Amino acid sequence: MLERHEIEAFLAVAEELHFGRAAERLRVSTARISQTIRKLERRVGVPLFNRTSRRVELSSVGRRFEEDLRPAWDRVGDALTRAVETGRGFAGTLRVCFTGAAGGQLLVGVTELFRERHPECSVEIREAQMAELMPWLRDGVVDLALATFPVDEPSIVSGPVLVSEARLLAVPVGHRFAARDALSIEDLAGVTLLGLPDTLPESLRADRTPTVTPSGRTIRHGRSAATFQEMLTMVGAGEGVFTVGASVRRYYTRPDVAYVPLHDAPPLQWGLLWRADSATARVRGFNEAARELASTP
Amino acid sequence: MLERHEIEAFLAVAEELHFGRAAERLRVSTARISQTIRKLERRVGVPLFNRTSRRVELSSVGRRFEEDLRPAWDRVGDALTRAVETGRGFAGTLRVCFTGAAGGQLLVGVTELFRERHPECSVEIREAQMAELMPWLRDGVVDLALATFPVDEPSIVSGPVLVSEARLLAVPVGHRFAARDALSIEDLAGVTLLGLPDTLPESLRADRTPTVTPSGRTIRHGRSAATFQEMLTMVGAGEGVFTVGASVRRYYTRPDVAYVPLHDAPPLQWGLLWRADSATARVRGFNEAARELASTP
DNA sequence: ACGATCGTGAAGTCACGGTTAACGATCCGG
DNA sequence: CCGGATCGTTAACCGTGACTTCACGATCGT
Repeated sequence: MLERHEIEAFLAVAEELHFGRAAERLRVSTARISQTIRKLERRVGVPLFNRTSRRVELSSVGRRFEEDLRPAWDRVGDALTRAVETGRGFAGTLRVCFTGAAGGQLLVGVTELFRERHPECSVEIREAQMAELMPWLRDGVVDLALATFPVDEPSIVSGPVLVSEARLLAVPVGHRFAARDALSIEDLAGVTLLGLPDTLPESLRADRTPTVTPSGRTIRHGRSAATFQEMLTMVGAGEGVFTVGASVRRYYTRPDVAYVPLHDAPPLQWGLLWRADSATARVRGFNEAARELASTP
Repeated sequence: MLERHEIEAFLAVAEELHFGRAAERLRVSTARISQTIRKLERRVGVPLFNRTSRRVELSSVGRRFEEDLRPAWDRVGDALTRAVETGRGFAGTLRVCFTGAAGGQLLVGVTELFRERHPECSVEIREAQMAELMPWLRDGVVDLALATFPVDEPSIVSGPVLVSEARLLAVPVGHRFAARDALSIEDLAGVTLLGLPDTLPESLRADRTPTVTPSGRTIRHGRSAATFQEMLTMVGAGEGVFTVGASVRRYYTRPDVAYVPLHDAPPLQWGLLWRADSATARVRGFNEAARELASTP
């Protein structure tokens, strides 16, 4: 029987008529698409695409295969969507998680508003460690996550920005930067930046741990931390520095870490994330509440 | 999106209403079914089955999910079947492989008859090494394989028995058995039996390399060989013995190996194998030719 | 109360879905 | 007609998650 990745590879190539673009859309390498299509063709016994290195077109068998397969596969998707929809009406539980810092605080307000409107839906709020965020979303452990942007992942949707806050640099108290009133991004060229867990999206890691300053000077990278507390401990121990949002000043005051404003850094943006195929009534409702709360301070 | 194994696990449990039987049908462990269903339920957000350790029944969401999913998934299967059918009309190529010994000889006759009837279909015959047999069938490298029975694999179909031949024991020429006129299966208790590649089906390996004699005495097992020639070389080198069909006397005569009849062993049976989802017109036609040739010697 | 049956959870293993890199073919502009 | 650009294919290697095994607790019948 056909594997999901075979079906999606075939349908993507059939639509794009281009291995490279199909690969890009599915977020895999072109080589993988080529291998998958070839295996499929060996099983079917005849080429599904007539192709040179310059042109790709459906063969007659391929065209018929697409006509049969696409609606069938769409219906499989619909079956899941409907199950998720009905399985998650407003009656039930909405599971939301947040990471570190200001997350929890913001959620309290949103949850209050949401509960008021949908008293039949119970809301569970949990803290996720940085490394757990994406796995939890992917595996359905939670329906929504409050996190920092940008998150550019396939099948994960980002809501609007709910909160923007200034960026600070967390440095050891003894560090030469600790006494400064403000720092520039350019100053990062002189320090070691601690890393984020590699389960986090590449887009987010690129934003929080850039490799070069705007003027092109390279930024050194240090070890990665799995949790936010771990990160601060490493900063306190002098292993490196890290950019954080202004709210950590209220929630993570420590004797060994100082927070210095990065005056020319763009603000740190927070918002909700959810699985594209779990955009249920509850999720939409919670988003609505969050948006309103953010727009009417 | 849903993975193939998730879809099949859900549909199997929905039909059997029993994790154990569903697992058995899909040839996986019960634990795997349990894990898969649980993950599915976390994504949907609500149980698909109401279950205790004694009873399993579909929840309302589960019932609806099955109603939507089963026809959709069936249509995916149909799409593949049709592609395979049309991709493999009589016009085209039929790829057949055989393993060792008498295989090739038998196929010559069948192929002649098949070509006579379907001159528009070209036939390619290749030898497969023992270890390659199942992978080739599974991956669609060949459409048909001539091999020894019993082959009890999911999604592989066995045709009727085409040839039966007496079993011989291949032993080193210097071995005490080499001079005997005949041996009994019970004699295997005193020797080391060489093994078959572990890509071959368990059913076949159990038949060719049993672990106990009929009377219950255990049979020692030795190393495994990947090819038939390798097997005979190991026999010649005194590493162990192996049961073969009578036809090897004609095709694999060697100075270092003697073949002694196993008078009380059931005959070795040969027949064709093919993928259940590749039972095309060509495959059926070749089978027909084979059956006729076998029944009218 | 006991054994039998069954689903679940944790821990460990390995096939296979995936990558990277080098390559050969096709087409285009100069 | 050549050099470069684009694209699909292939080989070799790698890490993850689909699997297994094992131990356990729950739920029946007798």
